[in-house]
Amino acid sequence: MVREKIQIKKIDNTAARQVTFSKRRRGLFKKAAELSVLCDADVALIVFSSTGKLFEFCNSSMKKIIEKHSTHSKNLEKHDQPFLDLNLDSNNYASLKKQIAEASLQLRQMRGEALEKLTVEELQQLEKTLEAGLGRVIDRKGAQFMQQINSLQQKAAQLAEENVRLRRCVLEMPNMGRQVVADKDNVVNEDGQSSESVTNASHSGGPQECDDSSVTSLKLGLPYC
Amino acid sequence: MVREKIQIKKIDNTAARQVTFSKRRRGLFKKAAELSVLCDADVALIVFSSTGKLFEFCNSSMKKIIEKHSTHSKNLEKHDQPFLDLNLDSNNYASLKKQIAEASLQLRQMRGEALEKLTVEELQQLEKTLEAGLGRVIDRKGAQFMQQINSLQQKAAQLAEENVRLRRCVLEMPNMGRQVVADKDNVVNEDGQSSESVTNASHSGGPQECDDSSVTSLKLGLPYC
DNA sequence: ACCTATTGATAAAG
DNA sequence: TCTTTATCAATAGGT
Repeated sequence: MVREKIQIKKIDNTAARQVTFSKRRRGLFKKAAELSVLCDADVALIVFSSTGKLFEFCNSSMKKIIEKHSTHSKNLEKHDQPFLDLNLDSNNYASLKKQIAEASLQLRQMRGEALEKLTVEELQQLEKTLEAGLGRVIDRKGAQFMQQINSLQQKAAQLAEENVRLRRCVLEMPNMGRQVVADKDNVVNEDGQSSESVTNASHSGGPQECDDSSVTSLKLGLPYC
Repeated sequence: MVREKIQIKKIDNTAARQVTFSKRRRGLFKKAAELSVLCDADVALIVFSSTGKLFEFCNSSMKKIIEKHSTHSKNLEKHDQPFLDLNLDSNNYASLKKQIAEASLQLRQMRGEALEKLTVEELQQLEKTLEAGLGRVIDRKGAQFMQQINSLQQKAAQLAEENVRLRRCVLEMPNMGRQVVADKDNVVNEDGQSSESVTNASHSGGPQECDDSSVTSLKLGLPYC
């Protein structure tokens, strides 16, 4: 919408995505507030960032609007079987909620929120935990990178090997009255497509064997062997 | 915002209000959708027109987001009236278990476990989150330390002040035929304990007043005033 | 619903 | 995060 128009798809760059999130979130909340005032509408807006942080707006009471919404949509939905579950044991239900509350608190604390009530000792422990986790995440990321690099190197080696074989084929090929350029990036086949897409297609199907001497291969821009 | 700038207050004219509602509602929903896509955020938007008509947008499941929202806000709120919530099918047993599973997984991943299924991008995100959390924890710890240091310094200052007063008492004391050493660290009282522990004990009970002239205080190694 | 002048939102860069 | 700037998008008022 500005210096450069953007496509509406997930922003790859993490930093840029967070910047955009901040800006657009503010804009969205402003618009929501304006709508509720201008048009006397009930508006509830809940946003969770990709990091799990909650942002919300409501011109009245969030609870009220959510209840109103539930009432509306419940008319269309079935009641799953909430009462069955609840009657089985509400103790279990309560304990589940407790577990969720606890887990949420832990998550928030690991994200650096709600630290006020922690003692120095607890903060030390949390720090250790975070450092350990961070270390493992970094290790894992490094391993992933190495793996990707290795597989790319392998692929490159394979391609290089095939390249050698293809060049050899080209050199040994009898002159067919057709100019074959050694640098295959510059080869253009008859239907006008660049050779790149064709080359990729053949690679994705595995190394091209040199005993493929059909006319088709010539038409696809592959050297005749 | 256009031909003429408008004030953000309820539009009196009913027809104009409805027109504006339609236009702005569309714009708002579009922005909400864009935010969810661009920034990979979870967005839920509920709008009731002044005539009571419901409009809603959610990039995933409205139910899921409302549950997530409830979970978050419950951590800060009291458990108001859990049974009211139980009547909402949004909080059923199965979904709670799902939430717990999700929170547990997140916690494990933040501790550096169960990273195998994460993509490099997700690992990067996790790393950022951990770094941010760690930074906040360290900041908080530092603040706590500073606070403790400050209070200790205050305490030390108080003690030093009292010390001065005590020394003055000692110097002004008439000679009782007993040697009183100025450096009280070297004072040993009759039962062989170092004076330090006694001094601490008296300090923990508040500043020792100079008008304490009992024999007991002498026996405890305190200077007679 | 459509038009369009004008304000508002915001992507990129600092 | 905040500011600035250059553009694009949203929309108020009119038809």
